[in-house]
Amino acid sequence: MKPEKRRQQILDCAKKLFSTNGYYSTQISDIIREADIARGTVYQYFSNKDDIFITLLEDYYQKWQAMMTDWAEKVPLATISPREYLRERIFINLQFFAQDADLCNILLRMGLGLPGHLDSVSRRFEERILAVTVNDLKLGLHNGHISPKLDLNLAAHLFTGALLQAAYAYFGRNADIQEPVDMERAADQIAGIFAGGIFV
Amino acid sequence: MKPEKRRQQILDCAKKLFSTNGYYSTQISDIIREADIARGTVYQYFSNKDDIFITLLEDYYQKWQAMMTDWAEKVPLATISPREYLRERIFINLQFFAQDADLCNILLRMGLGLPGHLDSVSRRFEERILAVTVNDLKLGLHNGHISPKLDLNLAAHLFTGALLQAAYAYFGRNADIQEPVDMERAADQIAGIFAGGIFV
Amino acid sequence: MKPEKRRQQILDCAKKLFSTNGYYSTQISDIIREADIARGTVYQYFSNKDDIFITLLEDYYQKWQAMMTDWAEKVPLATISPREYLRERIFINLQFFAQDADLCNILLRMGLGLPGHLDSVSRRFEERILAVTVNDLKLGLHNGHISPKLDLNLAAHLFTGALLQAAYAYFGRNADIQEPVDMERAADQIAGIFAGGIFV
Amino acid sequence: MKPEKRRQQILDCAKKLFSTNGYYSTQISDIIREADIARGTVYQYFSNKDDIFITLLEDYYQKWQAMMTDWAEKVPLATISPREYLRERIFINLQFFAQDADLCNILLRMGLGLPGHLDSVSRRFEERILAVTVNDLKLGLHNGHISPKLDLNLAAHLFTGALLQAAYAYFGRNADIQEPVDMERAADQIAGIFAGGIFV
DNA sequence: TATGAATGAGTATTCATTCAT
DNA sequence: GATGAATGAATACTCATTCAT
Repeated sequence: MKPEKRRQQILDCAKKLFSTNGYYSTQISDIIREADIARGTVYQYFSNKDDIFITLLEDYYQKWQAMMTDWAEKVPLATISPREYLRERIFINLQFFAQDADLCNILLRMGLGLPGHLDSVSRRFEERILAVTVNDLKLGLHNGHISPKLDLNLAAHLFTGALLQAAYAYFGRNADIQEPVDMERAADQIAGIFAGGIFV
Repeated sequence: MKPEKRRQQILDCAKKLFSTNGYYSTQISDIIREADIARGTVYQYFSNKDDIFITLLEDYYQKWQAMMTDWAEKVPLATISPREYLRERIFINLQFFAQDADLCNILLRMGLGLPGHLDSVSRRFEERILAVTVNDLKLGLHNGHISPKLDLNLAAHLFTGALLQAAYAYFGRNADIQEPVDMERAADQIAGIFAGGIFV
Repeated sequence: MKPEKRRQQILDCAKKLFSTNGYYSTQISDIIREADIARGTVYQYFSNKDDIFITLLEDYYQKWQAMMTDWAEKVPLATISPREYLRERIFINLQFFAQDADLCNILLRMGLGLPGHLDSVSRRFEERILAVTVNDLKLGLHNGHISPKLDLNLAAHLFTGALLQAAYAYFGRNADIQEPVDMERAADQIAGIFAGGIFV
Repeated sequence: MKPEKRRQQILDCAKKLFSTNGYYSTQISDIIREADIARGTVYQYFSNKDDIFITLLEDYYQKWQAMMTDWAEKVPLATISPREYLRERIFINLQFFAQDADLCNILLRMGLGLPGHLDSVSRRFEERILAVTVNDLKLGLHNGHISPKLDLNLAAHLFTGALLQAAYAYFGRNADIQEPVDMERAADQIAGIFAGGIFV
């Protein structure tokens, strides 16, 4: 089998198991059973268990960043209203998290509370999402769409917390909201709730 | 030493360590060193490590519930406006989480992603907060303060996610927002952001 | 059982096994089987396998040093002839190594050729024996008992190599010389061989 | 590449690595990296890791034996004095060990203390050197050059131990004696030290 | 012959829990 | 109640060796 394929196979199995059972309750034994490979094979592709976990999160982070960059280039900033911009931003993020329930799960629940070096990887993701949001709010303030009285940092936390919670509720394993998601409508709703409180 | 005091001492030390290092990176050895007691003593008061963790979260949950019940009895529902009600609700919750950075940390970060029986304890807390919020929203809908078009469940998730994220950012260990918190102002801001999008 | 006794018990079993099978072929499993204790017990007294090995060698080294210091204080330097001094020195060393075949074995054979941090421990022992010998020779040169033409460093290596080889041949496991050793006679012989070549 | 050359290449790399890091700390991975060949290729030429190690020592032993036989044929036993004979014997051995620091190292340090089947290979070498020496001494005794009071076996051990220690000190890796070796002078010194004690 | 991905038996180490004192 | 020495199941990781290509 091609190395790259084998590597991906391990990542896929690990992803599923980490998402279902958490980091510590997922044993290397579980991964090799799931992937139907030998013990040593895992260590041909990853230096240790941490490495698998970190790789999963890093890859997911890269994808998210690529998605955001891509969107930022396409969005017609000149013609779009702040409210439409907000709505689009919510939408693409929901869309992104909807793609992979397991990674959504790992990122939004699992990563947090892990010891040091693992925790920091998922924390970085969260920090980045926050930073992007703060940036957007600053731009809105500069353009006069946002009241100077708004605490931008707090608002970013609220928005991020709300968005990730929604993503997890919709798309995570054991999702709280089980009905098939109408993401267009969800984005409308979320934008509707925040627009009134954020824009002048 | 009085039994009850010894028990509390163990809980206090465990709380600090769980909050700092997470569940798996906190060993019984760490707890007994911190509490300066013998290994076996822990098992006089708790049946196992899980029991300590669960006790911490359950106690915290009980306190939160008591606080909420207490407040519900005192709040002058007849005279208060929906917006003021929202603002007060935010305020008392911020106040609650502000009391204990360690438990705030454990609840909002650590508990999530732990295997089965531990995860479910912190999940229950979260679910309860959600349920209370959904209830309030239903009441608001019934009283005509909220548009029938609002997705109550989604709104509750957004609100809860935002509130907990803010609580963690303000009060958790390694809090993102370091300045001394003016909770009155924070409650105003949060209420301000959500009021516009939620109330008709 | 008293901790110190248990610790010694582990050292004794490990000594025997290391001496018989070498460092790498001695498993922790072998040690606990031999000592009839549980797996974890080893790690209550030693941080790892290396630690046991190093402790054995360090203790042996300490004993040797104490023996040498002790002897140096007692030997009547003023009245003894160089040749008698040499003979005594050989004798006490033979006597020392005769006490413990296993440690003799570990030091003189096993330690050599182990990776880095383990090797250095036994190397230190060897270096010390050499240094003591060089010192003695220098003293002899200063007092006019030794020809200035003698290469002191080389002579020390020859003497040390010969002495340790003899010790190992007499006392090591699988000793080459099996008859019960008459150490007095052996010391006479060794002194006899070296005296002629070393003293003027 | 010619098969024989490939085989030699593996032996050369293994020799260097064994000498530097010891038997257990030298991995097959290290050897193939050093030799820049594929994993499986090693097993085309050697049946396993032991085989490489044993081959190195056996080859070295063969060379030594050839050298000794060669010398025995050339040495003018009829005209040479016992002391000159001793001196020559020391010289050719020093010369032999000087040729290859790595093999000198492996033989004199590494081999010892390895488990069973590996240990015995290097032990055989040592035993052979001893046997040759005992033989020589017996001949000397028979010819009246050596006192009947000398313990031949012990003397052989002393001489061999001294000689090998000197060889290692001069030629082994991390040699204790760093100056460029004047082997003629060294042989004179060693012969000088032993002659007085051995010959009548 | 040469390759290198795959193998899996082997091993040190951890750590929650027990129980005799 | 309190102690802490002893326990042993559990687990990550290693590395010589194989074999299909």
